[in-house]
Amino acid sequence: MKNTTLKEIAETLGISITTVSKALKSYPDVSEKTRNAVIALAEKLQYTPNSFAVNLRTKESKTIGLIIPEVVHHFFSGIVNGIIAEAEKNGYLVIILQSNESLELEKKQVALLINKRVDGILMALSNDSNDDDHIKEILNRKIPFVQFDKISKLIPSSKVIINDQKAAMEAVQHLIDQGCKKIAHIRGPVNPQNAIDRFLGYKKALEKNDIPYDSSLVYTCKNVTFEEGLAFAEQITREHSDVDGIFVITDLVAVGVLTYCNQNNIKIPQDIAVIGFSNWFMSQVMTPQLSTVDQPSYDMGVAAFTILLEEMICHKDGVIFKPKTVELPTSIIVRGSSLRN
Amino acid sequence: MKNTTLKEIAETLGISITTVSKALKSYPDVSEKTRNAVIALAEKLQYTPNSFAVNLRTKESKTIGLIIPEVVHHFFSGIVNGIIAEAEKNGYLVIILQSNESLELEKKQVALLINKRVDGILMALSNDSNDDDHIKEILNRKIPFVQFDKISKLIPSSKVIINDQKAAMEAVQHLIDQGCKKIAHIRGPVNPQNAIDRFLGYKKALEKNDIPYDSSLVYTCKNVTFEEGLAFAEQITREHSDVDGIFVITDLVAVGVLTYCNQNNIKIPQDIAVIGFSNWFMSQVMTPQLSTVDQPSYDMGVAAFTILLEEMICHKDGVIFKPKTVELPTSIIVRGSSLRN
DNA sequence: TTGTAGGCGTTATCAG
DNA sequence: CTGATAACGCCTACAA
Repeated sequence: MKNTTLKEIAETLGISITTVSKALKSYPDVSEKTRNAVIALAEKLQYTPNSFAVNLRTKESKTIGLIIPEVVHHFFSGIVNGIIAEAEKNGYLVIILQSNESLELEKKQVALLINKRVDGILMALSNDSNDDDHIKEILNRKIPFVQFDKISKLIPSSKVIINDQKAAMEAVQHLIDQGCKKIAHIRGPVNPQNAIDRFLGYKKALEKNDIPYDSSLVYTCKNVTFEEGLAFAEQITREHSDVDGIFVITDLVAVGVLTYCNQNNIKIPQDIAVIGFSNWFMSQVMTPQLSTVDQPSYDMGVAAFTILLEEMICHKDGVIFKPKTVELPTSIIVRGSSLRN
Repeated sequence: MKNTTLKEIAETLGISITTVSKALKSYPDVSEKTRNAVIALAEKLQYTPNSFAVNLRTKESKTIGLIIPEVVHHFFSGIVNGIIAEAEKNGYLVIILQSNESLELEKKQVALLINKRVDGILMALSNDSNDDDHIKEILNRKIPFVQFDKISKLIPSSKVIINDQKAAMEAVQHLIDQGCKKIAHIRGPVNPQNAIDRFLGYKKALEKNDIPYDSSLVYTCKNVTFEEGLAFAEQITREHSDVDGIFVITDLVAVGVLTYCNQNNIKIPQDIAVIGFSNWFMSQVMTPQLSTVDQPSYDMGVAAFTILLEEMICHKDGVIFKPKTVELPTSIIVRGSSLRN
């Protein structure tokens, strides 16, 4: 079954393409009669406008691009969910690409989306990102662009973030309030802003409580995996037998820590109190349940798209858009892994 | 910065658009000299073909649509991963839509993709799906189409599946081998084929071992959630205090069962042995670790796209494509929740 | 109220 | 080797 076109409708009805087009878009200047005839036939032939032609004509595709490090992450998939939902509500579709935490791939994905001429781009940087040329290219081309979660402060675009430093401070403060005296930190990789900020929050919390900072208590993830959690837990307990608290960059790694401790008779939270970050679903079904910092993934997706939409509208109307930064609230979720009563 | 067009290149070089086009696509019939000039200028102006125009002209967008029930599922996000990766490798981008397990939404998403004129559609049915009109529409329009995971047998399209019945049989057989005499089944909703097949596998395994089938031991999920796992575990132990094994439709629900048992001093696997399905990441970090059936999500994504690609190529060449069904292997993963030594 | 004409940017055909 | 021309399907001034 061939796709119907305006031309076909026009021909079978013996009228002009223009009139058909107008009738279908309910322009006021079409007679009731012709309009009805057109609509009836269009329905019968299951007419749908050829989006390729519409795209070309209107110079927009009602499609946005989304680049994230990994879909298979509870946190990111929550964001994706929010973005898709909000986009769809506003008539946009979403093309998703993954950077797999690789800068090289990230650059390629950006190029793909630029070639595709998406109406806007949403992006969470990969851990590897320390080079901004590809992002600058997006801005150069004046493609509406919003960063979320893992952002670069140097890029002058809109951003949707949380206050990582504050959240980390609260998490560490909580450990201190539970009586922890010697707190280790398993941090994220060197580049990403949020790993840096969480580390700074950790340091500040110590400082505020007059606990001396000891750099040997800071362990740096390379790939932020469950396995690293296992390995660092082993290393920490070996190197610092008196560590009584660990603040971990993210739940997946923290779950590795819990697992190691469970398997090695280290009592959580009595011997070591643990708190993670992100509130993955998994955290609540662990034994003990993992304390964590909740960050609103779905809302972050919604917020990111909402800002992007504003920018896309300005872009279309030729209005200058002033980048904005939205900071979403986080909250400490205290569970068994850190609650000493 | 405006986007460069062929016309602009042609004008500044004082040659025709046609020649420019040919030069850039390395047609043989362009002189070395002009070709070089064109390529140089194109590079300098950062020319990228306007994909909208290319789409219109070639009638394909190198974009496919993907409809799944939920991204925030370890299994589905694995599939998504495989699809995106394989698609990209072949020059295709992927638009993702979610049905949220709702038939109504699913229909809407199909309509969106049809309007968008994607080159092909990949789809896992929602649990709610019992009506095929929207799928028939895809086939009517001759849009290349592949079903995966949750499929409808009635739809004559390619399919990528596992042998749910066989896998379920093996899972239940494993429980029996561990000495379980009275095995309950928490099954999925009524419609989806895989829920039906897993149920049938459960029944067959009982039959094969001369264990009488008791319909009161079968509990049916509505939404397949963690909470249902909790609730059914309570109900099962209340209604059948002698149940000593449970085969659960999927890991998320099984984790609910484990959690309930852990909280209520029911010993796993001694009192009740539990086996899930799908091998979510979470399963290996539970206490005890959850036995499960591994199904290859990434591979399923790759296989689905691969078949779709074949069909898209046939479609383009006007060749008839004969739908094929690929069945991927599964394997039982025995862990602490079912291993009685 | 209806229709004509031009153009969006690319590609393909065919003639020079 | 190069270029003129038409077409993909739709939209929108502008005329009639």
